[in-house]
Amino acid sequence: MPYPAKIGLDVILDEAAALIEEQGLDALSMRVLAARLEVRASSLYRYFSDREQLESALGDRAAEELRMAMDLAIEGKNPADAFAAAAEAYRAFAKAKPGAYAVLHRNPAATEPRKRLWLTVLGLVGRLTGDADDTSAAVATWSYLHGFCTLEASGLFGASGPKEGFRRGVATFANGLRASRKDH
Amino acid sequence: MPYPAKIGLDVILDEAAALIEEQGLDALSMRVLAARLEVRASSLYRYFSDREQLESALGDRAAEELRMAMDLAIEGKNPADAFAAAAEAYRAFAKAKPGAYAVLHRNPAATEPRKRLWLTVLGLVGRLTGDADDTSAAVATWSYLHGFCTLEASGLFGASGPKEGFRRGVATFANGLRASRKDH
DNA sequence: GTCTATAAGCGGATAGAC
DNA sequence: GTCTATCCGCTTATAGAC
Repeated sequence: MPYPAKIGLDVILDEAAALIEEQGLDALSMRVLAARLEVRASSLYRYFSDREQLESALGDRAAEELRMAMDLAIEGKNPADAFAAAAEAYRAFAKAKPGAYAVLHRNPAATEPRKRLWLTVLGLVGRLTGDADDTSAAVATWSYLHGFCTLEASGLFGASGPKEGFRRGVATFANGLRASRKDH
Repeated sequence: MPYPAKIGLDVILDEAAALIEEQGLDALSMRVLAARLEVRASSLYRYFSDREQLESALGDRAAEELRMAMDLAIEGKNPADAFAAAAEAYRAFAKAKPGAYAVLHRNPAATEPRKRLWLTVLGLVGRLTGDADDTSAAVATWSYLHGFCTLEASGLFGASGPKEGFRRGVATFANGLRASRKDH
């Protein structure tokens, strides 16, 4: 066998995921990725027809990871505690895996993993507002979490850092959303 | 005069600003910019030592524009109305000038225009909470606005759009911050 | 101050041999 | 399935002529 299979979908994605955490998403190229796999760049095209497909797969994977982290944090908690815990889990993921977090937002395609992630946010918010399909509240919550994590990652908060800004915003949001319940 | 001056700092920045609005920030290159100015790329280096300096200048300009738009929206309003109006102005700027909004966040350097923009946000929030230097509240507010605008620009809200998510978040924030006043 | 010419590098992607 | 070889595009940036 002159040319046995050295790589596969999972191995490629594992290595790509490691690469973007170590070097940043911009450092991802077919050449560099192939080098890390000890393979020629052209070999990768047997598994992904182009770079975009590779990135999309990476994004789906990141969406699954983030959703699982949030679901784990939520488990067994009351609505208010679940909201705060999920928010912390979201921020922790963005901080621990900036590459995965970035690639997750690269492609706007509504793939299954991304839809499931959205449903988690929707459910989280719904338990707080009493409206299981409260799109506007979920949009606002997601915006807040995403904005904070983006600014934190890009260093735009400056040397002084965000201080207690994260918890402040989460608490403000949680209180405000709970207050918008129609029942009680 | 075989080589009269054809360009200058302002002309270059004007053209660069137009370019990033028309083609996106990624389309900005010394070559393309020079071509639009009917000049060779090397000529640009007489005015900007490198691309980063050009981008930084563009970012400062964008920060000034955004700050002015917010200040104008705030003028003569009470704290609550000013907060809502400034938020709308922020979103409007990000929508109308996505290129400027993007380049503003490219460089984390705390230049004067960026500091002034931050002070505007800090003042806006301070009038609501009663604490003139409420960093955590300003961080949270900025995060929300930035997150929403980023998600909106990248198309991640999907076909259904953000619905009334923007106003919902602004109102939730404004109420929550006002409720955190120590006086009254 | 703008020009030509060029260095030196990066990237995505493909054809065809083995 | 991986390889070699290659095409073709792009970028920032500099040296030196005019």
